[in-house]
Amino acid sequence: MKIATWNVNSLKVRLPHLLQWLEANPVDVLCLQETKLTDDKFPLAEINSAGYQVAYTGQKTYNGVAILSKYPITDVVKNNPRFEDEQQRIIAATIEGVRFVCAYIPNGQAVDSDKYVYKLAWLKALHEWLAAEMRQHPQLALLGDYNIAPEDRDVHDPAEWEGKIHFSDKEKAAMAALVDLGMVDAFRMFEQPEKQYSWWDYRMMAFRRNRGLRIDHILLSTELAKRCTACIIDREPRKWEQPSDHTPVVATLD
DNA sequence: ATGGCAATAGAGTATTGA
Repeated sequence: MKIATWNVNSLKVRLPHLLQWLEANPVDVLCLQETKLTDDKFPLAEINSAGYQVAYTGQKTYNGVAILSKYPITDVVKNNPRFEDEQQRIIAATIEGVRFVCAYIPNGQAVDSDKYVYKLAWLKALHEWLAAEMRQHPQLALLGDYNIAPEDRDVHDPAEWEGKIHFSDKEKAAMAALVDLGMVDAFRMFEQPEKQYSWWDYRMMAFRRNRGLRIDHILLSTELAKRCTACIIDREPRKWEQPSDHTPVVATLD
């Protein structure tokens, strides 16, 4: 079983990219973030035609998440039941006995801003909810855009980013707390090439210069991690015309 | 230190992202 996550930065604009990528990478489950579409505008027919069932929750302009699957999707939950939130950032579902949580973790904008406070509160509530979810579902995967680079090696220039948004101590601690629930960063289970990132700024030729961050992650419960045999970042779609600024992360499960 | 790029809403320019 192959599972993946991709922040598409507008599913309206990126639908052709998504369909092209799925044709070359027919993963079993794909979590999307930043669909930026209300549910009535979701391209259901196109995704069904590509061979996928899908659960989604969106809103106008911002946020929006979806889970595509080749297998039946059950027990869909939209948003964190423990966190009152207008913003559509979480969708969870059970597929083939695995609990999938697709998350678009808040950006945070700048350290100590209101949005940063919201991000940390949001992460705390996620932690509390996931603790309960993991007790119910030993095989759980948390896939998404975390907007956090956990380690120095996940940042093109750690000195430049030190203490900045996506790389502040409190954000790293919040992600470490998720790991402490009993999860593993699938990407770091395996030997990887150096300087692997999942996001590059559109400006300053950041992609060409590989000035990126690894902020999109797949965390697997220890039980599920036992089944994981590979995890890669696929940079290819970042090279296409009019790309998302993020690129997919893919994990293989036995 | 600042802005640069992209998407959206909506009709010039502001907001947000990371």
